[in-house]
Amino acid sequence: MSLRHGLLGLLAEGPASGYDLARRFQEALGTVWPAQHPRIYAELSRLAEAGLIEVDSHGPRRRKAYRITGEGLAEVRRWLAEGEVDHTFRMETLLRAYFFWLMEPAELRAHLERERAFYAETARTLRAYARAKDRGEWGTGPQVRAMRVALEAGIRINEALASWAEWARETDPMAPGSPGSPGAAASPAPAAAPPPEAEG
Amino acid sequence: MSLRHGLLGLLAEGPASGYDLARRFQEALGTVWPAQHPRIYAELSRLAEAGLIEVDSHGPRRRKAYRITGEGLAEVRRWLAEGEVDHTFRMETLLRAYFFWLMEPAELRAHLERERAFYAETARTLRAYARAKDRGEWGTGPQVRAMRVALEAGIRINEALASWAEWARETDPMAPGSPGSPGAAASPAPAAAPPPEAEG
DNA sequence: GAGCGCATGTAAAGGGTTACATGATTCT
DNA sequence: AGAATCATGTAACCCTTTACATGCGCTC
Repeated sequence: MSLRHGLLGLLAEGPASGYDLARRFQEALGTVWPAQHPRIYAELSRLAEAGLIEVDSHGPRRRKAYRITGEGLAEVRRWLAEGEVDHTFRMETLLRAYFFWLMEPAELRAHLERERAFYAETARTLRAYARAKDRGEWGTGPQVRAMRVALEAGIRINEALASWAEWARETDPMAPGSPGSPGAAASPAPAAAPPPEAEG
Repeated sequence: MSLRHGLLGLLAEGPASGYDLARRFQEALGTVWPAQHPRIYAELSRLAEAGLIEVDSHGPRRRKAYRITGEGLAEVRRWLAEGEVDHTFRMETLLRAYFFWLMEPAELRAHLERERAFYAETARTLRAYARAKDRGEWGTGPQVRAMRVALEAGIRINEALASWAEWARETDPMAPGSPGSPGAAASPAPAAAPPPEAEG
């Protein structure tokens, strides 16, 4: 679980309210770490209870800003230093790829083209952001430079996936005529290996 | 939620027990879609109840193999065709990158080197698998070709991340001397923007 | 017959999403 | 005055993980 540390990390930049944090999670970390406001408010309560953050100020519309404590800052730093990184990356795109053999070739080609377009466009958008940061439009502080590094990872992953989708479409791995491919729209065949002997 | 469809997809290849599916989820889909056996058994019960799968056979040690039904096969295909792909990729590596500015430069360099090594090694392993498949060591059926395509995505993502980690380490974005970097082990400073007025 | 690996589950606790609810302030 | 937006939360449901529990079959 890293929402806890994500919140601490954002609060290390300065005080913020649950609403602020929800917005920043959505904008900055939306694709790598989605978080909805109910979870965020709940987690903030827990963090406050644990003394890792504390109420900084009360604002206009019951706004309540939190501030990270020394303990909290130590905890993020401990988390970052400790090093045990979870390397799983949950990606539906990749899960689906395992089941491409169940798709009609035409459908698959269309799907891969949509995927390619999506990742290429995302990479393009991120690259524009990166260039803006490189021009110093967002300042040159350490946070901005860290974000630039994160951005670079996003760019490279999206580019990799775009080029993968293109490669897959060109390779046409499930093309009709290839051995074992589902005959073009002909039979919605059972597809299973050992044919069932009898029902029940 | 795609565990449901993941199970249906695997069962489309042929009958399997919960135990088999847990093992295959771990081995084939472990990094992209982790799933533990309790969830798998629970989901199999639900799928059976919904008529998407049914008991195929009973084996030695209370083993219970399931088989996909026509309805189940239609459901996976519907899922694959429908197209609404969730493009979020939860990656701790990327989340951490946003907080690199909180790390000591030396620590960060060490971290990036560990990450680089990990992704490079993973890519290497996957590439070896891919070559084996290309030599036809696992057959040439549609499932194998689909897996080859998925494998290619894994290779490209891991290569992208390895090259990113190397780039980041060489760029040395949080190097001492750069404006605003945490002075080498000097002050465990508050780091926050607006300094708190008073305690409590 | 001891131990290992196969095989299936339950229980508890926590994480995450969606829907619902509400109040306060600003803008038009 | 009405609408939009800021802001915080509760409730219900589902997903996920970890720990616990148990029994069968094979191998040594």
